[in-house]
Amino acid sequence: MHQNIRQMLELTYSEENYLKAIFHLSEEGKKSVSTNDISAEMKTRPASVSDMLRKLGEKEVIEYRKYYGVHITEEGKKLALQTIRKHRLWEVFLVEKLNFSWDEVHEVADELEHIKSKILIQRLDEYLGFPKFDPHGDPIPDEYGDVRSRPRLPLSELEINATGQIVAVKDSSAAFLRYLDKVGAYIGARIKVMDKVEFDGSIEILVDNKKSIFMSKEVVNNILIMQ
Amino acid sequence: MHQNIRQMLELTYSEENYLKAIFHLSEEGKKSVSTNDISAEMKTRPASVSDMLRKLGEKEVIEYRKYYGVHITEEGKKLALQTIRKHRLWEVFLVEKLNFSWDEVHEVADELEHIKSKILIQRLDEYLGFPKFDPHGDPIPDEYGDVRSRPRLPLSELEINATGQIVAVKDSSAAFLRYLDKVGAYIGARIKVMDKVEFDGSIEILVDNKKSIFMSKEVVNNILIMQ
DNA sequence: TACATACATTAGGTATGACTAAAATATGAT
DNA sequence: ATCATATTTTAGTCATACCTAATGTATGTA
Repeated sequence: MHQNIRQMLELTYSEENYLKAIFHLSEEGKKSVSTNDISAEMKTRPASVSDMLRKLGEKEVIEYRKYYGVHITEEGKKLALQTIRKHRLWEVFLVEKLNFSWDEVHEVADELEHIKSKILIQRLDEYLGFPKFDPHGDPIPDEYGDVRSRPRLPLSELEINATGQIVAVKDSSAAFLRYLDKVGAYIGARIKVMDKVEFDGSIEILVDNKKSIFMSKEVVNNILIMQ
Repeated sequence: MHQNIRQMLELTYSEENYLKAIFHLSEEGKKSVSTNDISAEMKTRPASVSDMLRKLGEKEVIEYRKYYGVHITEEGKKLALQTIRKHRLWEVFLVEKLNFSWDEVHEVADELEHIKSKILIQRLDEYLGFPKFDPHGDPIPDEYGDVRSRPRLPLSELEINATGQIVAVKDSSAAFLRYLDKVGAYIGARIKVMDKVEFDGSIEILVDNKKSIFMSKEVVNNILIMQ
């Protein structure tokens, strides 16, 4: 079932980063991912992206048709999910064990995710108690790349008086996460929608049945809820 | 006192590895370290070493006189000790928290030691309880590069009936460490010399006042004792 | 349909870090 | 003091991963 018959192919540090970016961009509903999109995401020039796409195409982790963008292959998805698994496990470690705040973990996890040892990740997973979600509420793929994601919807779609629990954030930039910390919102917080302002899309919510906070449309769109 | 006035210079992954190797080779009492020594240690060709020495010389972490080997500078020592600090802290983590055996940690720590985040290492250190020695008994430099090493001598120099405690091993190859595990020797074990065989240099020791084991000259030379 | 413009690729260059082969230097033995 | 040998360095190559500048392709608008 889950065994790899052929040798898992090795990607360089850089190839791994590109593949992860392509995977994330693919997730956003787009059929194919453009060179410019990847260039923006990776902060490299489009010419560099073209180079890399050729290489990733040859390794068959993406399907690459010149001038028409790329599709990630099944093999590519598997590899990207392994990297994402490592990244999110390290994030859990940094927050749970080393007391990093959730806006500090990205950069460090971006380095740690490239450590190759398989046994390291297995034991880290075990040590952390096989967590299913990272500190931002994103699901952690298992060692076969399977993801159990929770059904979730943007906070903006909740009606007045509806309740739910914050399970994830879309934008996990340090600035946004620091804002959430400041107002007292966190992954797992139980919330209730008290009021919705049609005019500007802002809402008022009650956190953990005690604290009332106002959130702008921009913030509301970036918070995901499980009901 | 310990503040760095000028910007700490950045070394690449590879430069860091060479510098660490040069530091270790310097420790072995030699005045200067030869290109061939480094080549053997790093498993690269002498020509590649010459290239690297030029670069490290330009960055002033070593003093490089063509054809006469290299000396590590004070700046170089500082940087090497930072890498060694990271390596040994990660080894403690792997053994204490993730249940790695002490012969499995080297490779993984060799990757982890290059993660750059300073705050990561500070918090890891704290999380581990500011350990002073790694699982092989080697001292962990503090964040200023200071090392508190214990006075220690080779097991071979103990007289009959002398007692001591195993504090470190010289050779930390996986094969040697597995052998020690098998016979029940470990860092911290209290030992007593029961007999010394002049003929072949082997000895008989009592471990923790209960288990008697025989060790060949080769093994005895690789074990360090604190009395 | 033609073409301007946005987008993507190729060509050629740079730095790192490895290699082989050839040349230069040091050193020990006679 | 000379010379053979061992050691080290230089010269030239290759692969990765980036860059700029030039060129090629697709697409929507007139």
